[in-house]
Amino acid sequence: MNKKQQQTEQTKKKIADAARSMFAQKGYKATSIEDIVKATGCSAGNIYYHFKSKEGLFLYLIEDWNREWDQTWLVKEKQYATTIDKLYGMAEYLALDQLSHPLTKAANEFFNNSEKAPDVEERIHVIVQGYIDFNRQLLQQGIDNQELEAANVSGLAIILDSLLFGLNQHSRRMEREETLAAYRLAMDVFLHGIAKSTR
Amino acid sequence: MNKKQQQTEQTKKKIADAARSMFAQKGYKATSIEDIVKATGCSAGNIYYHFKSKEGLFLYLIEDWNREWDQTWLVKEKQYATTIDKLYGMAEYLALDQLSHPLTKAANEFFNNSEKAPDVEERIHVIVQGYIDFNRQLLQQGIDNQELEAANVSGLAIILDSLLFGLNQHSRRMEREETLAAYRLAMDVFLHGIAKSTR
DNA sequence: CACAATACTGAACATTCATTCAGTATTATA
DNA sequence: TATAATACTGAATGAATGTTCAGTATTGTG
Repeated sequence: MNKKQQQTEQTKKKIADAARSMFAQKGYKATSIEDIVKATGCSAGNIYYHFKSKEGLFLYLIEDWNREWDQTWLVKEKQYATTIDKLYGMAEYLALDQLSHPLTKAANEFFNNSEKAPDVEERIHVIVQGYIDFNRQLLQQGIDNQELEAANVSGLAIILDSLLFGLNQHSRRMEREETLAAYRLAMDVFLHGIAKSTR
Repeated sequence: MNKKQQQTEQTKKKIADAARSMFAQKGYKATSIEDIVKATGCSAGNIYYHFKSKEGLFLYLIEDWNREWDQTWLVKEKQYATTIDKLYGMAEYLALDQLSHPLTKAANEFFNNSEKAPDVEERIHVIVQGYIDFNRQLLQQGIDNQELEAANVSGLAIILDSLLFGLNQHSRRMEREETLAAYRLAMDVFLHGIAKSTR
């Protein structure tokens, strides 16, 4: 690898790391390019040399995070025998992961602001759709092997995403054990419901 | 009542209505005073004559909305015989409501954003806790009258809020019928789960 | 070495936006 | 009617900030 390429990679990482940390601390809007300039020691222009925009930088961080999740899950998935175990495993992972990734706070703020350029909306849509597809595949698997009721899989995938997304909001005000318990309970409910007389 | 008092009341309502609509549509930060000026036809100065600040205006709307929700629900609740019916009724109401629930999104954004004065933080926290308490009471009722499994009510109240909050995120990209179906399905799952073999 | 490509600088630009305030219009009061 | 109180205007302010760009430094290449 070139010294140039090496330099670029290093700088990009430096900016990404600082930005991630700032976004996590202060949120998306409250983090200015100036903040990242101060944190990295490199110029504003340099940030724009490596990333198209503030939005682009943030999306890069989210997508990077997702890539990491995919990789981790690919390994983690193998240790679970059933789909139900996988669901609990996923819930546990998300509960613990989110504790170390307060970036979700900024992500939520970012996703909730509506005035985005069409290409940004598109990237967000792809990201969200990725979560849904992931859920759908997992649920379909559970239906195929008779663990789950055959049902509206697409709808359930959205329900599951909603549940996890919403829970993430609340978990930010929870301790580790409380968060874990909440995620477990969420999966209990998702799987068995709360009504007294079952079908 | 005075013509002055009448005028004040009318203007305040006009500003509040426009602001509520804008905040619900665009979110808190993305809505500017200028937007409200355009929507109402009155001046920026006038908005500041009637409301202390943008923050103050927003908090006024949230608290106003809570009062209204309490009132509406008090009436609406009576038409449902069982707790389960109430849950479906609430889900339907939230699915169809075009204004109040989107405001929760703005409220969430508002709460998550950069540092607020302690009194503002406190006011928002009370509001969020109010939603949880509402859920808890509803669920406790269902447990008391044998409709729901006796369980960790506080935890379930958070699960329910998570589910509804997360679903609201998705419903932004849905049509009316799709939204209704999603909320109904969410309640189905919340009540009965998706696992094949029930307890 | 010469020239091109890449990496980077940082001041300047352009825009957004909450808030203020001096001043005007309208209404109440005595 | 005179004056005080209230309702309102809208331009100005000032601060924050994403983005650009002309220019410089460093590295690759032939």
